[in-house]
Amino acid sequence: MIKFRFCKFAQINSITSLKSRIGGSSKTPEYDLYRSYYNKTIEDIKEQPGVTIVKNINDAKRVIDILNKYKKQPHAWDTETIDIDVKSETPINRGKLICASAFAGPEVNFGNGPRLFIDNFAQNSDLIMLFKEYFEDEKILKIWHNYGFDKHIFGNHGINVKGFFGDTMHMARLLDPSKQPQEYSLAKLSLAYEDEIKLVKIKRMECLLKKPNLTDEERSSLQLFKDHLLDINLKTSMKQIFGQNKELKNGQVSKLKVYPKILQMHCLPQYINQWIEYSTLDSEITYFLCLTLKDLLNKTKIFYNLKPTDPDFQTKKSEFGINCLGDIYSKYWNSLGEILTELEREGMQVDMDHVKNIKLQAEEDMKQYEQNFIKWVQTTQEGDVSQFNCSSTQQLQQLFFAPCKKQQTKKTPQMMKEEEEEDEYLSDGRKKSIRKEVEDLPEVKSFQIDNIHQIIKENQRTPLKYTEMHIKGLGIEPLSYTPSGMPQADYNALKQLAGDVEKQQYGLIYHHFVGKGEPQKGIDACLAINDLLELKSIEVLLHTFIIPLIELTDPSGRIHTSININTETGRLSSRNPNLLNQPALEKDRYKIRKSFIAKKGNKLIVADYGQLELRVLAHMTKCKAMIDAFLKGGDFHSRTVITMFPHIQEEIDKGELLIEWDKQKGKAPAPLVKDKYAAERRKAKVLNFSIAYGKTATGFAKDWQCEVKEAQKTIDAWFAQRKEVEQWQYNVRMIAKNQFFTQTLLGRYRYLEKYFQQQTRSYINHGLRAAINTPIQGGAADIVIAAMVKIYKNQSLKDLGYKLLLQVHDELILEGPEENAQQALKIVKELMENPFEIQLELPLEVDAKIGNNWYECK
DNA sequence: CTTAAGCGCCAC
DNA sequence: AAACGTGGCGCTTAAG
Repeated sequence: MIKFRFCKFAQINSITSLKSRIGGSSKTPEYDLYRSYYNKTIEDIKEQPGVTIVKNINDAKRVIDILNKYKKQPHAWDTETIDIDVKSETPINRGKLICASAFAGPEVNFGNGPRLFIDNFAQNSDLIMLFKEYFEDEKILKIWHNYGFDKHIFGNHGINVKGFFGDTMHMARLLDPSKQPQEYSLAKLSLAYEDEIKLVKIKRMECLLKKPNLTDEERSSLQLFKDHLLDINLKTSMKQIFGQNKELKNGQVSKLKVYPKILQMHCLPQYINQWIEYSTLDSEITYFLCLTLKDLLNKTKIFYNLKPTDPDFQTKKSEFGINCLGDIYSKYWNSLGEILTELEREGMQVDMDHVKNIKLQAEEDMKQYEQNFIKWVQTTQEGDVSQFNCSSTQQLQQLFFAPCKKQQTKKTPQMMKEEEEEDEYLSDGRKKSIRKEVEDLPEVKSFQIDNIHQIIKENQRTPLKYTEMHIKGLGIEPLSYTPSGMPQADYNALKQLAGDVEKQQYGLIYHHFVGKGEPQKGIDACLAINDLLELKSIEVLLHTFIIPLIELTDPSGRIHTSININTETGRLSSRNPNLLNQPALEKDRYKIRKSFIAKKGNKLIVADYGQLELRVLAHMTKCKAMIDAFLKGGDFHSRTVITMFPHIQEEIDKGELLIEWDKQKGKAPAPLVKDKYAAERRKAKVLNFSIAYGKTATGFAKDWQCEVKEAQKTIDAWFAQRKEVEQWQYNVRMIAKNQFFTQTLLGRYRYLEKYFQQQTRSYINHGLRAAINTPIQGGAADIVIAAMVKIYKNQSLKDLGYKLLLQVHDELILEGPEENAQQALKIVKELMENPFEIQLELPLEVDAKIGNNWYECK
C-alpha cells in the first residue's frame, strides 16, 4: 500500500492533527483534501468476499434492480453520517450521509454477495439519490435500528423514507424495557441475543437451501455467506476496532484512546476495508436481530389478570385482544416508531421575539438578587468574595455549613455493585472512579476563581489564569445530607435558613445570629438568602428552558426535540431540548409556554387526559369507590375527601356542603369542599397521587410535618374505602417477589430481577414500589400511545390538516389550520377518550383547548 | 481540550 | 431497613 501519496496529506493522516469537523461545513479545505485523496482510495479498495460495493452509477442501477426483485421481503438498512454531533444535535437539517449499507437476506446476491455497501462521498456524493424511488416506495419494507436518526438523515437529502417495517431498538425495548439505556445499542443487543440470533441464522439458511427454485445467483450468495459471514455474530464497537492508544511525545504509549474521525475511516486506505466491513455488518446484524426479536416478541405471551392456576390461563386472550408482545408491536409500537419521526420533523414553532424578550428580562431580574446576596456574603467574610459563585453547590455548602463532619453514608446498592465490579476504564484511559470519598468540610476552604484582577503572585512574572478565593463557613448545623454525606444546600434547606421573610418569620440562620447577639445580622442574612432563592429559581428557568430554546430552534423558527422510547415503564422521553418538563403554569414567571406557538393561520390544540393515572389505577384494581367517584364526576379530590372523613360526608348529606358548583348559576347555596376543607382536600390529593408511587407514612409525615402515626391514620382512612387497591397492590407485589416481573395495562412486561437479586432492603423496596407503579404509569403510557396511533391514522384529521406535534405523558399537542380547529378538537377528544376497541371500567375524560400558543391552551 | 460525578431541579 | 415512581439536563468541580 502506498502511504502518504501526497505530501500535504501527511497532515491529516495523523489522527489528532485534524480538528473536529463534526457539525462544520463540508466546504472546507480539509474536506477537499479528503475528496482528492478519496478518489484513489475507492479505486484501490480490495473486494471483500460476500460484500458488494457500489461505487458508481452503473453499480447503483444494477443493485436497485436487485432490490426491486426482492421487494416482497424486508431489507435492513444502516447509514454512516458526517456533519453532525449525534450526542447533542438533532439530525433534522443536520448531518449528511457518506455511505449506506443494506442486507436483504443471505440469498440476495448484489453481485459479489449479500452485503451491500453504497458509497456516497466525494465523486459519489449523490449516488444515494438514485435510490430515492426505492426508499420512497412504501410497498418495499425496510428494517432499521434507531429509525428516527436514519429517516432524518435521508430527509436531509430530500428522500422521504417510507415502508417502515420495524425498528430493532424499539422491539428490544418492548421485549425487555429493564436494561440500562446503553444496552440497547446494536452491539450490545447482538451480544445479549447472540445465541438466539445464531439459531435464527442457521434455521434461515436451512430453509433457504431447501428452496426449490433457487437460482445460481442465490446459491452462490448463500455459499459466500456460509463461507465468510455466517460465523460473524458479534458487532464490535467502533471504538474497539479503530481505537488506538495515543503515543506520547517521549515515545511511550498512553492509556488515552484516540479514534479516527468518520471521514478518515471512510477515506484513508488503512481504514477503508475495515470500515466497509464494520458498516455492512451493521445492517446484516439489524436484519437478523429483527428476525430474532420478532420471534421472541411473538413467543412472549400475555396473560394479564390471570393467575397460573386459572383454568383458562393458557388460552384466554387479554381483554385487549392481544396475545403476545408481538401483537403490541404490530398494533401500536410499529406505528409509534413512524409517528415519533414525524413529530420530530414537524417540530414546534417558536416565538423568538418573546423568548429573547424574556431572556433579557430574566437576566435583568437576576442582577439585583445576585448583587444583594454577594454583598451580604462579603459582610460575613474577611477576604474578597466578590466572585462568589451562587451556582456552586460546594461554595454554598461551605459558606453555610462549614466546618462540619461529613455524615457516614450508608452503602447504596449502586456502591455495592461498584465495589464488586472490576476496574473499568473510561474512553480517555482514566480509571472509572469508585465514588470518591468526600472529606469533612474545614472551616476555611479555598476555591479556584478567574484571576480577573491580574494579580501576580510572588515568584511569578506574569499573572496566572486562576487565583484563589477563601470561604469561611458560618457553622450552621446541617439540616440534611446528600447521598455522599455532605450537607445539603438545596431549596428546602436554604428555605429553612431564610424562613418566611414576607411574614417576618425569620428562619434558622436568624436564630444562629441571635445566638451570637446579632439579631440585625440575622435579618440581613434571611433577606439575602431569600434573594439567593429568587436568583436560583430564575437561573434555572433561564438555563434549562429559555437559553436552550434560543440555541436549538432551527433557522425557520421551529424547534425539533428528539423523542425516545427509553423508559422502563414505556413512557416517552425527550432530549435536545427536553420539551416534557416545561415549568408548570404557577412557576412559569416568564410565561415560557407562550414561546410555543402555532404558525400564522394555524392553531394549537392541547388535549389533556384528566386524572389519567388514577383512572388506570381504578380500572386495574376495579376499585368501586374510585370508579364510583369518577362516574359521578366533579372534583375527584373533593370526592376523595368525603369518603375519608365521615363528618364531611354528613355535611354533604345534609346539604350543608357542596362538592362543586357552577358559578354561572349564581352564588353557591352552601360552601364547597375545596374551600371549607382545603387542607383536607390537599392531603387527599397528595394521597391520590402518591399512593400509586408506593409512598409510605414516613414520607407523608415528612411532607406534612406531622407524626408518622398521624400520617398512617390518614393513609388508613384512604385505604379503608379502597380495599381493592390494597388487595391489588398485595397481589402485584407477590408476583414481583416471586416471578420478578410486573405488567402494564396492555400487558407489557417490566422485569425486576435486578431489584430482588440484590438482597438489600433498599433495593427490594425499590423493586416493590416499581412493581406497583409501573402498571399505572406504564398503563397510562399504553393509553396515550394507542390514542396517538388512532389520531395518526385518522383520515378526517389529515383532511382537516391537523398534525401531532408532541406528547407530554398525558397530553397531546396538535397543530393545524385555524378554520378547522373546532372540528379537529372534537375528533381528537373522541379518539383520545376511546383509544381501544373495548371500554374500560370507567370513562376516560379529555379536556381539549384551542389557542395560539401553549400557554393559552392550558 | 475532554469526560464524568455530584448536586440540584424541571415535568408528569 | 427504608421511607415517592419515571425521565433530561445545567452547572461546578476534578482529573486526564
